[in-house]
Amino acid sequence: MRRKSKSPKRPHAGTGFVKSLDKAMTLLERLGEADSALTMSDLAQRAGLPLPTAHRLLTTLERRRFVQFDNEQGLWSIGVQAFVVGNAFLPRRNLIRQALTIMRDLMEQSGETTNLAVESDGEAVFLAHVECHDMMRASSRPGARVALYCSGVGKALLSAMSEDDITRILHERGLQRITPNTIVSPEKMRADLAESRLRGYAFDNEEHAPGVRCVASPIFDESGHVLAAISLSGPTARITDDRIPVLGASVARAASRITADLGGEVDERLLAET
Amino acid sequence: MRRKSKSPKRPHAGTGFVKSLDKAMTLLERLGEADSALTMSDLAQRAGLPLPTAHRLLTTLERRRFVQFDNEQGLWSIGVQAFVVGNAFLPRRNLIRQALTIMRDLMEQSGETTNLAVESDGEAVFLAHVECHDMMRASSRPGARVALYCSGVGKALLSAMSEDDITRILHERGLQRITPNTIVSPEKMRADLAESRLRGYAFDNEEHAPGVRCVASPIFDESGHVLAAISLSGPTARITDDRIPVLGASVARAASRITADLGGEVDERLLAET
DNA sequence: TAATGTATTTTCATATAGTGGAAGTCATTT
DNA sequence: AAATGACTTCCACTATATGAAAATACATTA
Repeated sequence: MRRKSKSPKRPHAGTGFVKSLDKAMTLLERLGEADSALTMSDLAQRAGLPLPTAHRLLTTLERRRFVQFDNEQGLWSIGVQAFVVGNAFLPRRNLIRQALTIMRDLMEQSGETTNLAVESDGEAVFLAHVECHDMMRASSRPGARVALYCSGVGKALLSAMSEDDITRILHERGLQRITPNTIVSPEKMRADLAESRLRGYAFDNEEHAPGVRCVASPIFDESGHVLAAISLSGPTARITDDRIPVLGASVARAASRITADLGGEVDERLLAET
Repeated sequence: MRRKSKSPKRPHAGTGFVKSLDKAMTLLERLGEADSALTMSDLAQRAGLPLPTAHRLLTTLERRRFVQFDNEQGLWSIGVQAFVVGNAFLPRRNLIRQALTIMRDLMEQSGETTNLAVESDGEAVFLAHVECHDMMRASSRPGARVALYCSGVGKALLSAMSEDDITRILHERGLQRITPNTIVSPEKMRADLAESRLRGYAFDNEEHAPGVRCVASPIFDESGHVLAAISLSGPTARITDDRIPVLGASVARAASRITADLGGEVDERLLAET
């Protein structure tokens, strides 16, 4: 029942791989990325597919309700079935459930929005959030992706990874300046991550979006691997310098609680403090 | 030679419809329905596909992260990308956002779990929930499906549909007994729905699960079409007879608030009461 | 260590099933 | 009334998906 990494022989890299399915997945992804419904031609263009091909794939997906077609406007969007299937994202289901309970408390106690994210292919993917009551809030919708190096959750995830993984991801993805504060030097990033590890929380000081600050901590599974990260984020006007250590401690404690709930090992002293 | 379970009729030969994609969607659905990760053979069996076919489709989906493979255990499950795409289920996003705000208040005020669901293909699909603090709670995870005729949200949705649609759905789906209280007669169902309309909320009296009661009301869009329904559900021990009218009024008022937020028409008197 | 069993992966000959250019339909817009 | 744009269908071509069967990989048992 154990799969071996790979056989020494590599006949042809293209073995067993269904082109039409791959095209359909591209359509779904482009449709998901769009921030409004699209016409078929627009979507076909974005996916780089000929119109008749897109048409066939889309109608097939529509029969299964993975996409939906608005007859009035002639626009296509993601369908219920995609939602249904996506929510069966099992491995994280338990995590989300456990995390949300504690995230709600964390939000109430701190008054700031909390986010939950996991790492996937060198990016952070938001799974859930609990929004604060305030009008002014920084909210990342579930499913959104963000680079690891310039976000609170991302840096928290990175800080909990092995040096090899960090090196690989930083190298593969590179560090692009997004705001004046974005850390673009690998050395500085390493120093920042080391600091985060010591403190117990990562700090995103407007490195991703101007005016938005964020503190975040990693969550571990029972074997000590990083599983996810939670963050508290809000406008710099509210997340003032003097609150950072307080919020950082809160988010670190909340993350430890979730780790503990999931059966992971945690420094008991952290949990003790209220 | 061919012992395929094909239908004898030859509908449309080359008409736009991609078989391999359809098979892949079946795999995704079966995988999503399973309540744990599956081996490839198990999954292939459930989807009614030959092993090599399943293998090719799954590896294609895995490259795109729509499914994921656990190397340790040799088990397949839904991947991040399915979650990402599913969460772009656009038209409902605004609904969910608006609804959750009010559902949180409703939960706090009533102390019971609230659920949000839409209708799709004659079934109710849960979109979101706000769970109560109590240990004992009846929770339906987002993405889960349930029959319309025997659930609170389902009956609320039905009660807001046209007679034609009700007739069609009841006829197509049939009424199966699930608990001793399930309504299995179309006449009784119609009477129950009429009553629900008058009251402003539907009442599921352990018709779906023994020991679980539920009150629910429909949400309408700006053109008066039913869009969704919200419910309050909990154990019969707590949802006592005398609380029903109170909880029913609360859920009806909350549903009206959401309808109003979405630009729908609402009886002003309902909103006035606090 | 070898033999057995179970699950996965690859191969390969085959025709099925997907392809996309071009032409046809249907609304709008000018 | 003609032109534009968006979608749908047609169809000849062959690339591509198919699944039986054989090869492989691991786990278990002898």
